[in-house]
Amino acid sequence: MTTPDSRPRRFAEFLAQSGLKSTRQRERIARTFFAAGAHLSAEELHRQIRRKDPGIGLVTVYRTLRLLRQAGLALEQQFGDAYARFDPNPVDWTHHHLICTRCGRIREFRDADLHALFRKVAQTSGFTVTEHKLELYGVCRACARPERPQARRRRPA
Amino acid sequence: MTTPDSRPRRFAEFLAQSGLKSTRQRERIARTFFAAGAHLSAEELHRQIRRKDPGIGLVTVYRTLRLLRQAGLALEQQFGDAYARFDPNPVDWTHHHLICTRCGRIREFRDADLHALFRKVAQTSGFTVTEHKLELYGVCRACARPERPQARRRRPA
DNA sequence: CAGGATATTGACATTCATTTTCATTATGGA
DNA sequence: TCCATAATGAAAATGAATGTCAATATCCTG
Repeated sequence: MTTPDSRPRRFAEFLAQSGLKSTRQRERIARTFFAAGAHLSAEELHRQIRRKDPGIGLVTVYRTLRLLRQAGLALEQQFGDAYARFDPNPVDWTHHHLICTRCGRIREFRDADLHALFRKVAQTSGFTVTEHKLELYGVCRACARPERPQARRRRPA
Repeated sequence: MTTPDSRPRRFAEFLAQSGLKSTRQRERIARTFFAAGAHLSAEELHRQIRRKDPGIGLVTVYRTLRLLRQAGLALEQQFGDAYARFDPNPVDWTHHHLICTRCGRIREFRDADLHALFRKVAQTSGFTVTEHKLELYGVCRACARPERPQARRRRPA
């Protein structure tokens, strides 16, 4: 018994409320995005969309991703990479990252107590906080022993 | 009665332990960086350094900023901007950001309770956490009433 | 349901922060 | 002092992201 995905409807409502139009491209981009995994780049998303609809341009993917962000349906992540990654699934928005400033390695973690505090800050501020991003910087065990630091990769494998 | 700044010494030790050399350029870049304010871009830092030592190139500033990051003496921040900002002062590493996903506005906040939790995570993980970065995404009061969303600026004024 | 004001699209060109390259120079240990 | 090796800087390259603009699609209005 699966709950229906409300994201397509929420996106349509966002467009309508904002005076924007619903187009074939926006719908296909959104649908493909919602079905994708985490940490997706605009290029990767575009490649997937091309398989179904070769006519859609990368530029429109960028534009639609911005709309999805404004609708609260996409989270943009900036890791050490040169490009931005996008996460469609709110479940993935709740884990955080430990980043080694020596080797650049990234590890994920999750902490329930943090969420209560986030809610507190959300209330205190005038913001309606939808999601959050936490990164802890430090030195990982491997890099703790003094030795030559590794250069940071420009892009992932 | 001011405490002496340990950062120049810590940077020198980092270079020595890593088998790297201490140069006139690295020393001047580090010194200028430590004396600078928060949210400094590489270009801005380079401009300041040029006034004292016109021969130093922007490329070396980039390279030295990476070393400072690896030494735990610089925090790189990626806001919505096209470029990275660097913070030399650990005091500035402790405030966080509320980011509106509609208009892109950024507001700062500070919360003491969060720091205790960060320390807990630091202990649990194998990491020696030096600093942290927290961003809460949501909709600010101004954008809460439904209307045409604003485009995100590419660069600040 | 047709017409038309207006939003959207996509190909191309452009921007611009950051990184590579590589020949020259400087560092620091033997 | 010598010299292997690291560091520098200028120029060129890279590459993600955005602006431009003519052609097209949407959807509100009558």
